[in-house]
Amino acid sequence: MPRTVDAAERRRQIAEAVWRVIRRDGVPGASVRAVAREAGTSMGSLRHWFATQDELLHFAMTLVVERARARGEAAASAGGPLVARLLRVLEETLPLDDERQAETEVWLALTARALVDPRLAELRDRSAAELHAFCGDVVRVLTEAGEARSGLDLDLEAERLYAVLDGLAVHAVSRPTALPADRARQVLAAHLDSLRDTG
Amino acid sequence: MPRTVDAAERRRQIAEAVWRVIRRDGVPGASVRAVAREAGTSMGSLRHWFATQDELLHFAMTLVVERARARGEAAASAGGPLVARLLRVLEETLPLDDERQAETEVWLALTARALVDPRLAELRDRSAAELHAFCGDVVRVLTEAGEARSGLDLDLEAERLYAVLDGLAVHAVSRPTALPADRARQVLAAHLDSLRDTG
DNA sequence: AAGAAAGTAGCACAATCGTGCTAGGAAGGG
DNA sequence: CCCTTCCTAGCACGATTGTGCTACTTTCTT
Repeated sequence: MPRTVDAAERRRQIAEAVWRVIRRDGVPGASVRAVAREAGTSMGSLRHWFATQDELLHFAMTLVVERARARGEAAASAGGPLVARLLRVLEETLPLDDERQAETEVWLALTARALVDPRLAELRDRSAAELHAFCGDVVRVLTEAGEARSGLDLDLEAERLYAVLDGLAVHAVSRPTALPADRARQVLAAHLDSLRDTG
Repeated sequence: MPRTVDAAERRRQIAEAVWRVIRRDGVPGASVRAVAREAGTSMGSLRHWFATQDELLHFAMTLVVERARARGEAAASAGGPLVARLLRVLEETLPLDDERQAETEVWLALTARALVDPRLAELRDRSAAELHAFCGDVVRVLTEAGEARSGLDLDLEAERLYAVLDGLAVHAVSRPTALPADRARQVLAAHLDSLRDTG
């Protein structure tokens, strides 16, 4: 057996180079050559790990989704009161620090591109469905725990919460001055609170 | 004086060709040649009206914003009860029919591109500030008309309404099956209703 | 009729793109 | 030692890009 590198790790490093390029120059700037340069490697080597550019972009977005999910699961299994814990999970999708801001920027760029790229669209649909379902879980859990107003339309509230979440993400990432991180967190918390007993 | 065409009309026609291309092939597909072909004209003629590609994209987005604003103003000056009228204005930013869906797709694509294009960013900021301000107006007007709950945090509610609005727009345009037009309208109406007396 | 102005057409050029391809280097098993 | 295999490197090709530029057509004024 010849020299072997950690394939998953190598692909992850390259995907992070993709993020840096996308943040700096947008998706159109993420050419094979630019990514190779950013990753400190050659075109040939890059093509050894990703056969095509589509595969590269697809993997970069997959990693964004997986990271957000991992953070969400970590927050979900942490301690604390129920409502606060749910809030923490939801907050993991907001651009509240540099890392999450980078991910949200990439997410937005690739969501736009997914409008015309079926492969990205499929990935976006899967992750969107997941987050949407989780919003439904939040509303349901709050209701069952007696933490929510009675008479809520569960499906509608899930949809509304999901809209608030992505709306805040878009605004916070595209106009961080108009909507600073703390403010976004505050609005999300207020929304959850509005589902509770005292209207 | 030689032959003269309506310059504004000509530029508008070309901008609409840009939209059609963007909807079909995304912003990356909106090359000068593709737009010229779609507009049924030549590269040279196109360049007579728009010196650079940036100018072309910028104008195409300007037109999206102006159209939405025009529809909003029309809805605002229409008749009917106050709350219903405000709802109609807000609905003008949702992809509720083909025309508005096209505009929302272009809006999303260009919002993403604005992350790395300062000229588009400036335009996006102006229109975002306008819509944000209008959300503030809605909350304020509802309050002054006695149609809103007392004790509302006006700034926060403006932010939340604005988030619901763009969140619904993003979801309706990127996953129309998961969030059909009527459902988006329903959620928005429910949100406005939640600001009213009976929590 | 003639000329000037406005619009149209599209070639030419350099740059950049994604990817097919071959060759060199590195490292562990025999 | 050598040889197999993984990885890296980067040239080459055809296609496409934005834009500079010139030539042609059309139409109104004088």
